[in-house]
Amino acid sequence: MPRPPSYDRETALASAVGLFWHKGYHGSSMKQIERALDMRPGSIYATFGSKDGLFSEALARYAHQAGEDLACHMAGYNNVLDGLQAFLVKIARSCSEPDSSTPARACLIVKTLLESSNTNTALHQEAKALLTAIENAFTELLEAARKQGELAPDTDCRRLARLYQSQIMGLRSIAERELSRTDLEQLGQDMAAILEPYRVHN
Amino acid sequence: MPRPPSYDRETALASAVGLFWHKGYHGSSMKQIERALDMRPGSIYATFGSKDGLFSEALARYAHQAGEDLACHMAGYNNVLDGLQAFLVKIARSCSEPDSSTPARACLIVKTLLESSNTNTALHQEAKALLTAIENAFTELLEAARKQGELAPDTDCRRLARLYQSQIMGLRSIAERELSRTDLEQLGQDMAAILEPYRVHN
DNA sequence: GCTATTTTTGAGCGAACACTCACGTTATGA
DNA sequence: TCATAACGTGAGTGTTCGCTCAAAAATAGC
Repeated sequence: MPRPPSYDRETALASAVGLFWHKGYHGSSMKQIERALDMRPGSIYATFGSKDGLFSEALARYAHQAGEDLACHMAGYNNVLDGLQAFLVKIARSCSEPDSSTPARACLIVKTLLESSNTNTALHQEAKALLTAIENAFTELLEAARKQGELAPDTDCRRLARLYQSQIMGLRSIAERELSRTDLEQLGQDMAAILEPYRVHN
Repeated sequence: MPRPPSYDRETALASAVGLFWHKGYHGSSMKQIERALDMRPGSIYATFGSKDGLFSEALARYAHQAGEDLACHMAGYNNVLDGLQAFLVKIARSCSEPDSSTPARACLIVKTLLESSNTNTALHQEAKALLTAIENAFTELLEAARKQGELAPDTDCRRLARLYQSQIMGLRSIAERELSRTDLEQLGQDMAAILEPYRVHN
C-alpha cells in the first residue's frame, strides 16, 4: 500500500558526514545540506527530526566508521604496538592531502568537541562519549599487548591510551596548518617513537 | 574640540577574547558581543569594522598574550628543556578547571583553525600564521637549548618544535573531554617525558 | 482504474543574523 | 557661553537561519 521511500538513508547519512566534516556544524546550513543529500527540507525533517538530529547521527556514523578502520588496520598486525605505531604514520599520510573521501584533515569528533563546548550541551556530551569509547578501544588493545608481553606488567594502559589518543588529536589538528607531506610524516614518526620507551624488548 | 572615547579599546578587546574563547566564532552573536563589551553596535563597528575584524584583533591579542606567558614562564628556568617540560604540566593544571580568566580549556587559535577551515579563508590563514609564529618561538628556544648542550648537536629543532606544539594542541583539546584533575596532570607528565629521550645527559 | 496510504515538494513562516545610520549626547577650544 | 566636532545610541535594515505544512505525486492492493 504505502509508497516506499525513494532515497537511501545510509547514502544520505554518508553525504551528511562529508558535508559536516568539511564545514563543521555551524558552517553547514540547511540549504547546503539539502543540496548535499539531494533531499527537500520536509524529507530531511521527516527522516532525521532536526539539523541537530542529523548531525548527531552523522557523528555517530563517523565514529563507527573510525572504529572499523582501526580494527581493520590492527587486523594486519600480530604485534599491537607495531600496529599502533603504523596507524599514526598512516594517519599522517592520509592527512597530507585530503580528497573527496577525506573532506578535512582534523577529526570530526574533535572539531565538534571544540565547536560545541559552551554552546550545545547535547552535542558536546555526544562527542565526549564517542571519544571515551575510542579511548576504551585503545585501552583494550594496550591491555592485550600487556598480556602478550609487549608492555611491562605494571603498565597503566588507560593512561597510555589517553597519551596515544591525544597524539592523534594533535596530529590531525596540526595537519590543518597544511604542513608539507614530509613534515607531517616526520611528525607521525616522532609520535610513533613515543611508544618505544613503553615497549618491553626481549 | 572632539569628544574623547568613553570606552577603553584594550578593555573591550580583552572582553572579546573572553567571549570568543568561551563560545567560538559562530557561537558568539553580535547581541552577546554587545553585552560582553558593553558597547552598542554602532560603536563596535566604528571601532573594529566588523565581527570578523573584531575577532581577528581578539585572536591576535590572545596569541600575543600566549607568547608573553611562555616568555614569562621560561624566564624562571636556566634549563630550556626543564622549562618546556614544566610548561606542559602547568598547562595540564590550568586546563583542569577553567575559571573566569580561562573561559575554555582548548586553545582559541586551535578552535579557530578547526572552525574556520573551508568556511572562512581569512580567519584560517590568520590562525595558521599565528601557530607558525608560535612554532618559531619553540624552535628558537630549542636551538638555544642545543647550543647550551641540552640537545644533541644534530637535533632537528624545528621538527622537535612541531612535536612539542602538537602535544600542547592535543593536551588542551583532550581537556575538553573534562577528564579528572589527576588524569590530566598525568597526561601532562607523560607528554613532558616525551622530551626526555632528546635530552643529552652529562 | 480506483482507493488508501505514504512520501515528496517548496513556498513561506517567525526568529535571529550581521550590520547601518540619522539623531541625540558630550566634551573641548574659542 | 556657545559653536563645533567627534562619539554614543538603538530602532530598524535586508538577509539568512532552521523549520513547517498543505498540497501534489507516487506506489501497492483491490
